[in-house]
Amino acid sequence: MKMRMAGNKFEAIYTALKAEITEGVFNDTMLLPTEKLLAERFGTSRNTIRRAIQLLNDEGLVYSVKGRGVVILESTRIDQKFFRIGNFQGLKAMSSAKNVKIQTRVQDFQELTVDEALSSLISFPVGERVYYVRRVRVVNDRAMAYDTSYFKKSIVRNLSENIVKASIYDYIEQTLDFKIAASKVVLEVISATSKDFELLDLSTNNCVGKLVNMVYTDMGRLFEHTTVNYIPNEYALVTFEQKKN
Amino acid sequence: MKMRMAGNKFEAIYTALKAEITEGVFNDTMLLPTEKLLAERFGTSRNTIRRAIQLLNDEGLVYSVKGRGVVILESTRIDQKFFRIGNFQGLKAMSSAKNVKIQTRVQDFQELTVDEALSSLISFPVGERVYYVRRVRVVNDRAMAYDTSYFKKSIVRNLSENIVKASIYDYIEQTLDFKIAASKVVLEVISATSKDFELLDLSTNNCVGKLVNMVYTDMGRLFEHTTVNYIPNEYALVTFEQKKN
DNA sequence: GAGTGGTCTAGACCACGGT
DNA sequence: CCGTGGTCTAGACCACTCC
Repeated sequence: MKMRMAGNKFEAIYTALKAEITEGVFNDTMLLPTEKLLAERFGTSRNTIRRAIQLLNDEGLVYSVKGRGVVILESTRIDQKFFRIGNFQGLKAMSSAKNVKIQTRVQDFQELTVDEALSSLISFPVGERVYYVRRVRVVNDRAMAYDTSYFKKSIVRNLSENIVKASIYDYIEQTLDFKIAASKVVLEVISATSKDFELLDLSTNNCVGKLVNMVYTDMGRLFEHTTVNYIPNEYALVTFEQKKN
Repeated sequence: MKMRMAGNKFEAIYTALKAEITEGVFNDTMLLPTEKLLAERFGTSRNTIRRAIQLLNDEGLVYSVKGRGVVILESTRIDQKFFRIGNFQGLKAMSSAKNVKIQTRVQDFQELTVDEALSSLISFPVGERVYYVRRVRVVNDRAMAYDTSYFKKSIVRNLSENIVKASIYDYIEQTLDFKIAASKVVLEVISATSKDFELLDLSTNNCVGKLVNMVYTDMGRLFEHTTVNYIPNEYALVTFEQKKN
């Protein structure tokens, strides 16, 4: 029985082990086989096995204890239910359900120069020319979120309202010559402003979630600062943390 | 010049490189030296260098591009400002400021059995005996958050209100014979309930942040399910994400 | 003391970027 | 094309858990 997954051995091993964990193959001990045994079974070195286990660990399925073994964590409901952040596609990935109608309304689009006040908000240098875009996200006819975005003109050249209406990310990856590498995300709960009441279907709620997303090119340049304000009760974020010692 | 940091080489190298990055040593190219050069400089193998770079990467300081090198990401304000989640101490780590007076009021404490409804909320099996604890967190005389916690009695034996008033985690790590290994965290914004209005100083806000924390022992057993409801405008969470390809 | 995962080495080949 | 980071190997020693 040959398996082929990605070209990488450690990913194939990760996939195989994950399947066996969810099938309950190791339920008697709640421990993975030892790294040595797995190395023999998959015909690889121990380091490659360790990389596969690292992936399981990142996902919160498993936890290694020196001297004992690789412990399988009891599963919970959230393992299936929620999305993980790490999308570079904005809201699309947030509403992972089926049968949703998503519309984007470009509410504002202009070019401006970063001043002191704006610089302190978005970490772009004073004097930088930027495109400013405001987009409202409507899901099943309900205004769920709006984005307030700033793009550096020196990197995202010749942005237009038509491009914004289609997909900025398609434009970046297809027309421009750079790639999106990474992003930093900050998440808060804040009192709604008059702008929030104006743009969102908040019903009786007077607070919003605020997700700040700073995006980098693969040259290490910060080129986008987007703030997503979204309504309560619709979105969740999941992380997994480990104790160091 | 010998440096000594932690016992691990890769952590020492990580610390050294991080300092040099923030000092601006590599500002001319915004690239780290090649892994080969770093291996020679620190007198280690390339794998050890790669582990150090991985730490920088996890922290959002650096991003590797095959064929080009390790790119240093432009720094932003949030690199200094916010905490990273991953505390196992509840709210203490959330208010990282100085001069804050934190009080904990145990508002409810009892022992009960998990029924169907509770089981679907907290992923504990039906019939499990648990301690139920409600604690209100008061920071500078303001009710900022409250915890609703369930602990498995089979693991956290003989919990008492006195222990809860002191520190459950000290009790676990000092008196009981197990360690805390990892936790899964879910974060949402939700409409406030009457309980929220009763317990929190929400002022005019009618929503709360909700942080669900599921905590595991080093045997892989889920033993605690805690929900923290907290007021808007006071807390933030930071993550860092990378594009795979 | 036996066995586990954690760290580390010194090589090798591959895929990709820049020239 | 050369140099880069990405993957992988086959060893070694250490720190820890468990009996």
